[in-house]
Amino acid sequence: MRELALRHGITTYETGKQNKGWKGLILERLAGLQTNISKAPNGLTYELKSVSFHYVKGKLVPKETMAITMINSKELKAHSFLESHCWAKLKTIVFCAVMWHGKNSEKAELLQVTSLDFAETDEVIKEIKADYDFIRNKLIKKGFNSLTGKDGKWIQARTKGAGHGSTSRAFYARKEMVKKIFTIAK
DNA sequence: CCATGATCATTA
DNA sequence: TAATGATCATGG
Repeated sequence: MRELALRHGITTYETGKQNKGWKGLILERLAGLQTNISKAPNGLTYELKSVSFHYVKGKLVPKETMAITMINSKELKAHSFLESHCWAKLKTIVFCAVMWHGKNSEKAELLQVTSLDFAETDEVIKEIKADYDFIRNKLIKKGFNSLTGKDGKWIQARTKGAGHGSTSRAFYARKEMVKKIFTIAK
């Protein structure tokens, strides 16, 4: 993937600083997309995400949670799960499993690519919706600042700020959620 | 500056 | 290792 990064003019850690999002940007290029910062699905009809995998007890498992989309408190209150960006992105997602080779890694092997179309009636979706509703209710009753990464079984509302004093929040998919997705797609 | 890409750091 | 919170590079 290093080669592809160079060929597409995407910096990895060349400048001495690591671009944490380079793998994701590469994937978007390969899919024929432009890098963009839209909150809507970044493809015409789908959302591309990459997830790092590593070995735990000899098995390949998701290394970390995966960011889904930003949370806008105003929109979260106004929209139900089925109307949310979260669902819009999730239902047409394309997952790319990438091997994790340590921080500032110069390597990145594409392990697996899988696309998945969730149905509104899927059991997992119902549980995810329950999580979304839980988080939404908490926002309404206790406020934006009461949301934490502890909330939710499949998805969580973690902090995700620009890192300069300001903090916002975003929906994240827990590791179990990621595993589940690959299980379903397989 | 902030949103989006996702990883890094800290603690237990 | 797992979980949660904080941070960084990039581009508009």
